[in-house]
This record gives sequence, structure tokens and C-alpha cells, in this order.
Amino acid sequence: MPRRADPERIAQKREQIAVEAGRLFAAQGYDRTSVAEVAKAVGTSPASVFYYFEDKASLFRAVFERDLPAAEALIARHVEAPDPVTAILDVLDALARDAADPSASGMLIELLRRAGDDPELLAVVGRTANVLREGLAALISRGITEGAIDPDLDATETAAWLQAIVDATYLNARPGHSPHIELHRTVLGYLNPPQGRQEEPNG
Amino acid sequence: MPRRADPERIAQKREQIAVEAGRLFAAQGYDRTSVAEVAKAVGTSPASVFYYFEDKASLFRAVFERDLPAAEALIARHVEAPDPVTAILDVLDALARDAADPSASGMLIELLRRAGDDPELLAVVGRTANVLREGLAALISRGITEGAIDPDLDATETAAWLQAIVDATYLNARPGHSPHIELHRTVLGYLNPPQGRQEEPNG
DNA sequence: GTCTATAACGAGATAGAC
DNA sequence: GTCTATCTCGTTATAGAC
Repeated sequence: MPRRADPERIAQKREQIAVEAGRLFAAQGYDRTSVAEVAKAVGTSPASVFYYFEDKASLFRAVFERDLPAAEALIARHVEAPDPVTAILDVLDALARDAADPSASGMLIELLRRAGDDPELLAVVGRTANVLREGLAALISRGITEGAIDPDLDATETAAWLQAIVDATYLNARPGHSPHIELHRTVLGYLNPPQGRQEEPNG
Repeated sequence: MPRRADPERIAQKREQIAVEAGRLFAAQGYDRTSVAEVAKAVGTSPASVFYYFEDKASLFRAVFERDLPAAEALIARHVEAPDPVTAILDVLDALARDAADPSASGMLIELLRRAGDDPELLAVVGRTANVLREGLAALISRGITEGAIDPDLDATETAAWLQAIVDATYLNARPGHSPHIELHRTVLGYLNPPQGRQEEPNG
């Protein structure tokens, strides 16, 4: 016996549809997943899905709206850490954690693809990306101050580049292969002050 | 006055259609680009396009079939270079050259997306990627032998990772931003023997 | 070899009963 | 709130004239 207009129940159903849609979008892609399939997976009709979501695009966006609080929590957990370089590695590890999962890889690809067509989606993921970039940039700045990171690096540019490298680990995902070792070596090699890589500036 | 059954003319027309299709696929994506649009762009009819290509998927593949000879030539140009590390950087620079072009970035995404659905496409790009990976691995091996690259690295794994880094430059593409500086610093920091990054193995 | 015309199909979205 | 039924549109691909 469904209570009438129960807002909690509505939110629950929305969530359920979004989760099921996310699964299908990741596995098959956006265009190749019909709203009818999503409805079937959740045990309802297409019309019902359109009751909870304005259109198919907003259904896709819902999957990524869940990422923002997670990103904020991740940064909050590490921004005050004693060693900034270790904190950067921990954040990147967390971001790359799902890289081995092929469906996560598929979802990133769909995201990159749809972001060009849907400005609202771009705004949603842009907010999440900004939180991560600013958090990483703060850690990088602190690492520079403490002498652990090359002062010639621009904190924000470097943060963006590290994010791109994490994304690349998703695109290069192979089952049973964890990107952590390569990721750590890459990041440390990039951030380190240029000892050994170049000669002393003024002999 | 079209000559009848002129094979050169056929190849030319195929090429023309493939080029126009590549432009549209990169800008709009595979699913959102209809064969009718491609036909219009090339000044002909959908039926004519289907005369030159078996189906839409083979039209997409044609765009990437052109990459294999280019990859082979690129590797051949650098595999005998005197300094392997410089040669690696030159190859990666060439691969990242198009990263600033946003349509090239879009095409990479469409490729990743379609490769999961089209085994023949996967084979086509797999051949190109293998040529590049093996060429890079050969240069890495030589760099290890000559002491310029950390001997703890596996040549083939490292080559694959460098390819992923190149992909990252595409993901980080912004107008007016050249990826070369980040790319060089990343690659050199990764390949270098571990001087300065870690302590002596046995004090 | 290239066209016009259209077949065959499935998509997103809506109407209106209940 | 959720359903059945359907509308409308665009897609790939083909048939057949020329």
C-alpha cells in the first residue's frame, strides 16, 4: 500500500532507476541503451521512468550527480594530511581504484562523449572535477612550500594533468592489472624537484 | 564524363567519403552522425555511400585503416636513431601532435566507445597500436642497455603505459595549450634511473 | 555507377485510463 | 503514480530506374 505523495519513496525510486540506468549505460553505452531497457531492468514501464526524469539525458546526468559529495569527502579527508605528496598519491589511488573495472571504463567514455552534447552534464561533472582539482592544487602548493615538489610547477596546471593521467588509467584498463605502480612512479617522477634529471642551474 | 569502372576513381571516391565521414564522426560522434549527413557533406546520396561501403560500421573503420601505414612509417623513422630516449620523445610528440585539435580528442573517444562493439574495428586499431608499442619497446630496451633508462622497467609494459600517457594529453586538451612540456617531463621522470627518487638499495 | 523512392524498424516521448 | 497504447520521427539499408 503505497503512501500517497511520500517524498521519501519518490527519492528512493529515483535512486533505484538511476542505479539501474548507470549499470546499463556503462555496459552498453548511452545511445545503445533504450529507456525501455532501463524500465524493464527496474521492473516498470518507460512511461514511469519519464515520470521520474524529464528526459533520457537527465537520467544520464543523475548517475554523475552522486559523485560530487564523494569528491568533497575525499578531498576533506586528505587536505590536512601531514605529508602532502603522500596525500596526493592517496587521492589519486582512490580516484584510480575503479580503473580495473571495465564498466567504469565504459562509463568514463560515455561521459566524455556526452559531455560535448549536454551543457548541463558538463556543469555537473565540472563541479566535481573542480573540487578535485582545487584540492589537489592545494596539496601541490603545500608540497612546493615544503620543498618536496618542484617550485617551477604551476599548482593548478599540474593538478589538471594528474587528473588526466588518472583518466588515462581508465582508458588503458586491462583485467587483472592494477595501475597503482605505474601511477605512483609517474606522479613522483613528475613532481620531484629536478635532482638528477638536469644539471645544476649554475655550476 | 565518368570513365566506366575506373578503379582509381573508385578509390578516390572511397577516400573522399571516408575523410568527410571522419570529420563528422569526430565532431558529432558515431551514433549522432547519420549516413545521410555524410552523403550530403560529400554531395551525394545515402545509397551511393552504401555502394562504396558495406555498412556504417565499415565506414567508421575506414577512418582508422589509414593510421597503420602512418604508424609504421613513424616507427621506421626513429627506430635506428642514435639516442633512444630522444627517439621515444620524438615518437610520442608525433602521436600527441593532434591532441590540441578538439576533434581529434572527440575521435579518440568515439574510437574507444566503438571498439567495444565492433571486433573488426578492435583488430584494425590493435594492429596500429601493436606497431607503435613494439617500436617503443625496442627503443626502451635499447635505452636500458645503454644505461639511460631504469633497468627495472619492463619494456613492453612501459611502452603500453607511455601510450596511455599520450591518451592523457588528448584528455587534457585545451585550446592554446601545448601538451609537449608535460609530456616530456612525465616521460623523462618515468624512464630515468631512480637517482634521487629513492635511497641507495643497500646503504 | 549513381540516383529517387521507400521499406522496415526502433527510438523517445505523450495521452489518457485507472 | 503507474499502466497500456500509440504517435511521430529519424535511422539504416535496399529496390529499381536510368
